[in-house]
Amino acid sequence: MSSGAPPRPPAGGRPPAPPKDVRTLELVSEEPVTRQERKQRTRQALLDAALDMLADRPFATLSLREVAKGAGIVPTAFYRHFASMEELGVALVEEATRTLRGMMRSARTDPDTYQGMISASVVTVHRFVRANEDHFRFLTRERYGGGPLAKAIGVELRLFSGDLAIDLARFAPLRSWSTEDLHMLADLIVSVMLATIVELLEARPGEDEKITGTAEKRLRLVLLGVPHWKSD
Amino acid sequence: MSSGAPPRPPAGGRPPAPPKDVRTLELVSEEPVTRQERKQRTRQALLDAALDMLADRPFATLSLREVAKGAGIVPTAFYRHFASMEELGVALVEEATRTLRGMMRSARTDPDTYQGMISASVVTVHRFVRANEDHFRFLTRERYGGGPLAKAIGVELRLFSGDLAIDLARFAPLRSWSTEDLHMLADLIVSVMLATIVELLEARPGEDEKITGTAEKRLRLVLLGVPHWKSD
DNA sequence: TGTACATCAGTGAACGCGCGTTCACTGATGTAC
DNA sequence: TGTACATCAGTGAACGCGCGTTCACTGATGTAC
Repeated sequence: MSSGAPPRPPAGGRPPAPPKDVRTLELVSEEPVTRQERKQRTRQALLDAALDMLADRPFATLSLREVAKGAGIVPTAFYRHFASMEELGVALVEEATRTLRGMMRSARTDPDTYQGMISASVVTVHRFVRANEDHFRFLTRERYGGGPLAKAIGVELRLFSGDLAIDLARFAPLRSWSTEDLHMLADLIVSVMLATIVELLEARPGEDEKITGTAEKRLRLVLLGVPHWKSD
Repeated sequence: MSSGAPPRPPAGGRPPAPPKDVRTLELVSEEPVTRQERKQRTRQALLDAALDMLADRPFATLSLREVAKGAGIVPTAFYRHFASMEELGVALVEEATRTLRGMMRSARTDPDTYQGMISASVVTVHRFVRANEDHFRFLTRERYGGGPLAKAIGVELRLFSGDLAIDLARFAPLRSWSTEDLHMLADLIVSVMLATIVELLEARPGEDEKITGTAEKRLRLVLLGVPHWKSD
């Protein structure tokens, strides 16, 4: 999703005189055809360019002009895709939360022991974070950044936590828990996972095992308390 | 610390013709005298103005000119106090972490039961957050914002967590724990507290009891697991 | 205590720059016949 | 299939604005004698 190579080839408009006779199969086969497809590609180029730039800065510092430049279009063409930078930000939240929901779905293939659930979940989180670093960096960074994006991400995380509470209710030792306590537990687990995600994003190479190991310990400790829980 | 009233009276320079004969005791008694004192006041006015503006935006979006205006001085006078906005940011981190350390110190008056420790800690956190909302908002917002401030805050939080680990080691059930596991537990508690702080900062009026109640539950659950912990 | 000089926090004009947004445009793609 | 017209993603000039930073300055405060 993120490329790291800032000066991409121009995104939209006429492609620079496509070779009519020399047919390189790979190129020709995925040549864009319709106007709609081309527009969609430019839109995606804008999202990708913004995501790249967010690696070390908050969203609010991005300018429309530099995002357009990153996507290889002129500033005014930006408006063909988004009415404002804020609208682009909302689209980014949607893209990133799609990744988050994918992770949740992937983690739901449940082994039915705690230990199995814990290590499987941590492995899934680790895999998804490494495969979509810029999505997770964006989410964790803007979650606390104030402004409208923070609100949108907060809503999404609450949905996420609610789904987790429902999943937890199916575990035997939790069948008797009140809804409120299940939500408390789900929020606690989400906090631990968020902290782990931030640590992974800040990790230097080779630190991953240490971080995932600690994450497993934290979850084990939390779940150790479950059988002894009395609501009040 | 934060006033909410943006157009403060001018901060530095000559005070506007102090009344020589009509002596209002309160005013005269705290009249600034030395050049040094006046400079210090303007510096503080700059920090306060910046903190006010950070209520709903990340630090990176503040401009030198608006902070100077907020403090009642002309943009160029800013440089008499800080070489750049980043330097002001570092000073803000120092100010805010001083509050954080004050909270830690205040929480250290230890009752020696878990339940006592838990509710006392949550009460302390609640009190400090409500009394210094802008400091905590700044810290939690910039912690994940990327950039040099995030690094400085991260260092401070790690020190904080280290101190907590040392405190925890004095509790009977934790005497036998390895240093590594103590740090794991301390980090876990800090995560829970940070989540609680963020919830308090986003709370609508009247939600405080619910939030502190949930925070206590989370800590109780975590500590319930402690007696059953086996390092691996 | 009085005088002459040094310090320095704050001033105000000026600069070049990147910003978001407007506008009239171009020319390839799409469509109606 | 061929032609004439419509659509619309991307262009490029232009605008007014707030930005960080420079510079020479002012005048109250501080100090040496």
